[in-house]
Formats: sequence, C-alpha cells, structure tokens
Amino acid sequence: MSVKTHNKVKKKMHDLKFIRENPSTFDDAMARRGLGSQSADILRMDESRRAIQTELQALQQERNETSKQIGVIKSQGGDAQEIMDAVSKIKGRMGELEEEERTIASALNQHLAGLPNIMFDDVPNGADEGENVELHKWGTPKQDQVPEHFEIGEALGLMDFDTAAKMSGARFVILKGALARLERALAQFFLDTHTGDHDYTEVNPPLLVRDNALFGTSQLPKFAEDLFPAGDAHYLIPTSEVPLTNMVAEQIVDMEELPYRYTAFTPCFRSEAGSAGRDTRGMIRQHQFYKVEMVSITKPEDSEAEHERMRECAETILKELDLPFKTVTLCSGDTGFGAKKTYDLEVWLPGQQRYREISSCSNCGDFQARRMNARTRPKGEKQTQFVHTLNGSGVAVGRALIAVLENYYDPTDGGVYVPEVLKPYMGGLEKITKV
RNA sequence: GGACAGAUGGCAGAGUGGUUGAAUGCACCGGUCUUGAAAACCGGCAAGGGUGCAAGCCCUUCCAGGGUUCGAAUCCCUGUCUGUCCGCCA
Repeated sequence: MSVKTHNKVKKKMHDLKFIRENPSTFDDAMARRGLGSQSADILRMDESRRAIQTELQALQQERNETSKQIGVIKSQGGDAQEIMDAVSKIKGRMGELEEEERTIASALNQHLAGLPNIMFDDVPNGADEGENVELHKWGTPKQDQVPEHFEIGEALGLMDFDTAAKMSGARFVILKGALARLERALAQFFLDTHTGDHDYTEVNPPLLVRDNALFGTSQLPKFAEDLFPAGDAHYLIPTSEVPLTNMVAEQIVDMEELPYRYTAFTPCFRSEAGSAGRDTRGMIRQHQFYKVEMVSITKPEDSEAEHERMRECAETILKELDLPFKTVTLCSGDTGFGAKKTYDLEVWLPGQQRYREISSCSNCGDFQARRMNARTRPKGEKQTQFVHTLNGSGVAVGRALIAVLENYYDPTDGGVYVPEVLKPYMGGLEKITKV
C-alpha cells in the first residue's frame, strides 16, 4: 500500500560539516555498523552540490540586481525592455542549475537518511545479540522447569489463540477474565510508578501517525516493511516512542524547561515481516501488544546521565514485581539504527529457561532531533542546539504478563499467584485459578 | 462529507506585484539612570547556506510543493494544518 508522503527534504540528518571535517571518524563509525566507507561518496555529492549552488547563486544575484534596476527605471517612466530581455536569457541556465541542484540534493539526503546513528565509543563491538555484554543481574532465576506461558494461560482457560486467529490470523491473542485484568493491572502499575516515583508525565497520544513523524524517529524510510499502513495517510504506531518523541518536533524549547519526561500506555503494531518462524507460539511476538513507554527529551550534556536513570526506572519495575532479570549493553551489531547506545533488560522466563528481552532503553543523542528539527535554546542566547532524545520500554506489558505467569506459577494446581504490588489493581485477588 | 476564513520572525501582529528580510508591540541582550531593583530612555536582536585568512559580500527562506512574471509574502494551481458553520457520528 502506498502512503502519502509529508516529508520535507530539508531534514538535516547527519551533520555534513562533521563529515567534511572528520571523514575517517565517520567511516569508522559506519564500519562498526557493518557498512563500507561512506564519506567519499557523500563528500563528492556535497562538493558538487556546493559547486552548482555557487554558480546558481551568482546568476541569482545578477537577476536580482537587474530586476531592481527595472523597477527603478519603470518607476521613473523609462523603457526597460532591453534589460528585461537580458534577464529572460539568464533564466534558462538558472532552470538547468536548479534542476541539477534538486537532483543531487535529494540523492544526498536520501543517502544520509538511510545511514544509522554513530554509536558511542563504549558500545562493545560484536556481530549480533550473542555478543551483548552483561551489565548486571538481579534476583534468583527459578531453575525448576515450568510450562510455557501459553500452556499456563490456555490451561487456565483465559488465553485463546485459536479464536483470535479466526478473526485476525496468526500472532494475535484473546485474553479473558483475570488475565485480561492482569494485563490492565500491569499497565496501571507501570504508569503509576513512572508518574508517581519517576517524574514522568502521563500522555495519551495518537496511535495513528503520518510518515513525517516516523521519519523523525527513524522508522522511515528504511523500515517501512515493519509497519502497518492505515488508510492512505497514516501508519499504526509500532511504539509510542514515535508520538511521544515527536511532541518536540519542529519546536524550540527553552533549555531550563528540560528535561521533558513522557510516559504512555499504548498498543503497538508491528508487521514482524522479517520474523517469519520466530517465536510463532504464544504471546512473545505479536502483531499487536501493549507497552508502557518512557521518552526523555534532554539538554545535549544530560543525555548520558538520563540514559542511566531511565534504565533504572525500567529496572525498578522488574524489581517491584520481583522478576529476576539481567541488563545487557547491546553490542554494535545489535544496537538499533537510531541509537548511540542501548541497554536491554532481559527477564527470566522459567518456562523457556532463558532470559528474554522485556525492555530496551536507548539514547539517540541528537539523531532523531535532527531529523525532526527539535531544538533548544539556552536563556539569553541566540544559537539553538538540537535536543537529545531517549526512549525506553517501562516495560513491555505483554511480555511482563508472560513473565508473571511463568515466575508466579503454582505447579500444584496450575494457578498463578498475583504479585504483591499488583494485588491492589486486581481487586485484592491473591491467585488466578482455572475457571 | 459540504461551505467559508486563515497560516508572516521566540510570541503577537501589519503588510496585496518593485531597494520589504519584512512596520509595530511583547520577550530577549547591551547601555544610561538608580544604593540595588523596577519604571523610563537609548541601542541591538530571524534562521539556514555559499564564498573569503578576515572584515565582509552573496544566496535562500513569509505553511509545503508547483506555476505566472524582468521581479512574488503579495497573483494562480495542488497539498497540509488551524478556525467557524452545516451534515454525520462514538
């Protein structure tokens, strides 16, 4: 399906000045992403663009000056026909140059838009998730094998994949009764914690966004196939990172107002186009799932500290739920397109006897801010700077539900205890049992 | 869905074809005054880019994209957004 485009090609993306001045640094950074040298191509395009621009500007200057003369002559009642013809002649060449400039600028911008963020030096090198580096572990993983979450849920009669498949196909689920409520309880608990204890402001954002918003957070143009188009103007959000971060798009915010901290509980929609065959059973990987998201907008110098803080906000949730987890720093090969550095929180799933991702916290630096032109200005200063943006799950609700089912499972009767912190949200219910 | 009206600098708000990058007010910065502050007064104050050692010079930008013209904030077309009214609707 084709979706209308609202992109302006004025976006800044990577800083050309930086690439011009540090071509090898830039190439090294792209090499860590598994890409070949980029700077030579970029600089060649940039140079030729500037050459065209210089020539064009000389002609524009000539046109402007001559046109002003015409104005003067005419206002004095003179005849300006001769110079008017002369200006007309310049226009042919100007048109050509304008066309060339447009072509090369758009090629350059498209190229830049497809290049990932430059990672921090302390991001470990590695090919894939196997080389992520453990930061720390918390809690004691249950070594006893328990059923997987979908076995538990189905046995309880509260989790139904077959009926969901009839109406929606694969990768959907129906939760009922206490499990439906458990999902709502988790979300509520997450939101209350982030708004009450972590200084986040609750936001209820649009779930449908246009392509320019997705360009800003860098899902587009490269990852269109992961998205669900909705109608001819919108996409369903793959994460509320998109609307929350775009709240500062095209804005100049006073520096003393920062940081902004936003949290939202929303459904997320992902086509999972590249995941055929992976996690096909159960709720791990769905086309639609709930997530509580945290987004921070900070001054440039504060983003690294904010990143640690955000990671701790997410970890707090798992600690409060008493779910064992480990935190890893993603290696270069596993770090997302827009991130300078990412921490993943992996929760212990006794049904799988392994840790699975339940939160991902990324510092994007100014990468997204450049793409959405989100700036800040220190009080009294003229010069604006790009803000830094961070996003993190706090945490994925569906996966948290899975973790609760498997970690709080009672093998004696197939029931599931309600975690202490969730009881108030479950009407005091102690244990979920078969209906 | 139909009808109309808008979109101009950080904000508000003039400007309908010719030195208008844009009056004015607010905000902001510097100064005078004051023991200090406020007020008042004086001055400054858009951004992005090209070029140059630099001072500077130049280009672009008045929602976006196309067009008319020697010349466009101003005229035309398309799109987006906002407001108002009508219809429909949870």
